[in-house]
Amino acid sequence: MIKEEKGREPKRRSTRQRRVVLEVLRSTTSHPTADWIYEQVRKRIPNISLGTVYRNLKLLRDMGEIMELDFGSTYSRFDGNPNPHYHFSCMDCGRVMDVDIPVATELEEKVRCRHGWEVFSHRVEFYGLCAECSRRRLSEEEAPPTSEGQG
Amino acid sequence: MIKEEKGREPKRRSTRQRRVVLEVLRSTTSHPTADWIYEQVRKRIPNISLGTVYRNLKLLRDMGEIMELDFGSTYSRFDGNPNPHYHFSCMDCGRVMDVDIPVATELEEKVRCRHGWEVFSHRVEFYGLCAECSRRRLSEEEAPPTSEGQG
DNA sequence: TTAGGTGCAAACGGTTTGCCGGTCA
DNA sequence: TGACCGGCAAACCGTTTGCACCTAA
Repeated sequence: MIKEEKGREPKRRSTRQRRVVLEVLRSTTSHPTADWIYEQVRKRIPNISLGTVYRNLKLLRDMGEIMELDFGSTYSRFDGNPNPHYHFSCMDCGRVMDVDIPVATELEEKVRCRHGWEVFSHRVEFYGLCAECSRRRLSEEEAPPTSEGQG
Repeated sequence: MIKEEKGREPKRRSTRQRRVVLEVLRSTTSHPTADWIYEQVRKRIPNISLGTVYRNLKLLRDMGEIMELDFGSTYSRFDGNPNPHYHFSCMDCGRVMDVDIPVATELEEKVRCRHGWEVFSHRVEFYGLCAECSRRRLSEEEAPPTSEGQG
């Protein structure tokens, strides 16, 4: 879900911990886990805690400095349709819907040509606003829901 | 990772629990969580346990009857490159690598036209074998690693 | 008859969070 | 000085698993 930015973000300080987390992540082309990053950072800041690494990773992600590769939530969703198709995830209401456009198998061929990897399948997720949420946003712009935090 | 199918799968029984889990999932176009499925199934089998729902979901997924929408593992990976790009995940060694093909923004336009949703971004993951693992597989075919379970 | 499945509850494990003392601006 | 941040450890919570009993084939 999109987080409503009512109370604007606090000013971010530059701390050693945050800097090193970012440097570690920028210095590799692998896509490491939080735990691996923690181990690397510890070589330079031995007493850093795992919680701090997590906090800074989330922060850096929110600041647009890095990308998190997950599925947006901690739990799985299941789909009764086992045939290849794409999904759309509404960033407001969180619903996941099937996308009715043809599967772009030519992308797999492109990857094969470019990198020489065997590609068996691919997956695509789109992110945005569904019709209902898009409409609701517009109507809320005309008549703001509350006056809090609008100063 | 691909699971090596050494000891072949056991014969699957048809149980009421498994049947109802599948029916519930087939009867909706939403993409429910295990917990939601559990609640629905409980309306028909009140004393079914959550563990059984999970076991059957994994089983049905392995049987190709349903799809699981997760990121393949329980933990996040992080990417020091915040610019839009695709990823390739090797099903053997588990490494995640950047894909160097152009981002297909025209897909977002297709979704917009087809469904009328606002699309802000999309994500693509490819699955297959990287060059090293692909090569290793071939050499193992010529000279099988062990003789266990080959009968 | 028996391999496979279920219910139950405890364990697992990646991630988050509350508390309090430390630090950057 | 005070908002922000870090270390620590406990809590969280979706998921997995061990065990004893049950059941489809």
